[in-house]
Amino acid sequence: MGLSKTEIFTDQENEIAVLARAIGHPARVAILQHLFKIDACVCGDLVNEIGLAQATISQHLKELKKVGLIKGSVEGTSVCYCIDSEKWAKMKAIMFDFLEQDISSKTCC
Amino acid sequence: MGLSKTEIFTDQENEIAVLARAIGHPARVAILQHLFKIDACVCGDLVNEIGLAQATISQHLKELKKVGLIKGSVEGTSVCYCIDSEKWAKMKAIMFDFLEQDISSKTCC
DNA sequence: TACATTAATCGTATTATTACAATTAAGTAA
DNA sequence: TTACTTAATTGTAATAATACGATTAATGTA
Repeated sequence: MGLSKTEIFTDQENEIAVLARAIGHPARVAILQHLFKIDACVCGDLVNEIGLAQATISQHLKELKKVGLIKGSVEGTSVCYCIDSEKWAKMKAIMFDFLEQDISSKTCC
Repeated sequence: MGLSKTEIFTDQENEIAVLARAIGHPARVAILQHLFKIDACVCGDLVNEIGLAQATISQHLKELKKVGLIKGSVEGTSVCYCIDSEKWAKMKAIMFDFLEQDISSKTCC
């Protein structure tokens, strides 16, 4: 009915999906890339960097904050954002674990 | 307007987002996990394995096929699915490249 | 041929997502 | 205080995604 049935899946399956979903939009990937490129906090220039409206960027930042991938701290009139390295490491481990799987037998398709 | 503005992002950003989106649903993660567990083709028992309607599973399989992560081959009355190991390796490389980034300076937030 | 099996597709309802203009809230500067 | 700056929030519109019943298409079997 348009609503994901999260209850029928394992915690691991849901966790992978939630994290993947978070980076499942080019704007959010671009935000994260920019935060890595700058290698420090970014104070508000994301709207200029990425060609989307301020409200839209704010919405994407909210999504990234929701899963904990970024942190924001008020710095005067502006807000500074940066990657939450601990959460990022956690996601990396989860995704690596999932992605490093491979098929040993080539007896199919 | 509800439509992602893919044209304002780089190919890399879009590619990461598309792949992440594909595994951004627990049902699709579960399907892939099952294909890895079986380590061979799966002929139709996905509907029994995962508690979703046949039409819904078929829809998710279509999504996975669209990005090339799985292949399907007709086998009598049923259809056999398996991971496309080449595409999987390609995704792995792309995602690893993105995820292995880290912040060197801790001078923020 | 007629019947059964399997999976894709169609139709539809519901919820989620994306985007932006306008407004609000909070801090800064005059 | 008033004006300015910045970012979150609100409201709204449009598109996408999720789920399932019903149907269709294709194949195998009696």
